[in-house]
Amino acid sequence: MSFALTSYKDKKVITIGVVHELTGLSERQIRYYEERGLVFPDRSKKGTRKYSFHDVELLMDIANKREEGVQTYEIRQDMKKEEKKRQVREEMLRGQLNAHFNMRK
Amino acid sequence: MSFALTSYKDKKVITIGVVHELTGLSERQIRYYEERGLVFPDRSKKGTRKYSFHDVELLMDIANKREEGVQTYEIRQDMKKEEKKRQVREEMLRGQLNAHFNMRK
DNA sequence: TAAAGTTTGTAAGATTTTCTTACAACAATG
DNA sequence: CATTGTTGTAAGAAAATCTTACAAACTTTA
Repeated sequence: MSFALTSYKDKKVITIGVVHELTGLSERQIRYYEERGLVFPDRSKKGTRKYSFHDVELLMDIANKREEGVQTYEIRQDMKKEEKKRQVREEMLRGQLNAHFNMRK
Repeated sequence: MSFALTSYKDKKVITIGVVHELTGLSERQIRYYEERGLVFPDRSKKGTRKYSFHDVELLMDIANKREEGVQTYEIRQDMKKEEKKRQVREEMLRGQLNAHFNMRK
């Protein structure tokens, strides 16, 4: 069971040059943050990177953290923790839903 | 007075190749519809076209009309009429707002 | 029906954008 | 100090886009 809430925000359609314009980050930085496991663009068949608006927002958050002096390694750790929390919430929701639908059937 | 409701949907960030993938239209067709005054992509400094998700939706509508045999010229006329109606509605709303705020001041 | 207009494909050649790899410089950390 | 982290820059290749032009097939108009 899954609710595909995929909106425009998550479609990977933006090239790195545009991401650069939107975020102010250099292309070098954007690629480096990928290397460090902070962003995961899609790739075209021939290999050009495609980002979503969600990725752009994430990169702006990263830029802020970097300005505060936070290193990519730490940013990565925090992101992992957040992802973990998100997963837990999701599982709880799934449990609620199952309970609900089992009850009424 | 203006309410900038510009969301991701209106940001012109998508290249023509991606628009092609999203719509199924050939790049030739996409450029031709621009030539006929149906879409208005932005341009990068050096001239490459940038479309919004709104443009993509519009192009899909155009594709449907074309399949029904409607010619670009007629599509253009219809679009102008729609735009006219939109303008009227906007002006009415502006009037309502002015009346409202004048009343209470 | 002839002429004019519409729509799309394809090709060529130029230009723009992106890619990877590598090296260098400097900063931050232990 | 030695190591790791961060970013710039450069080179050369590859991918993506641009404009212009011609042609074919189809539709509308006079």
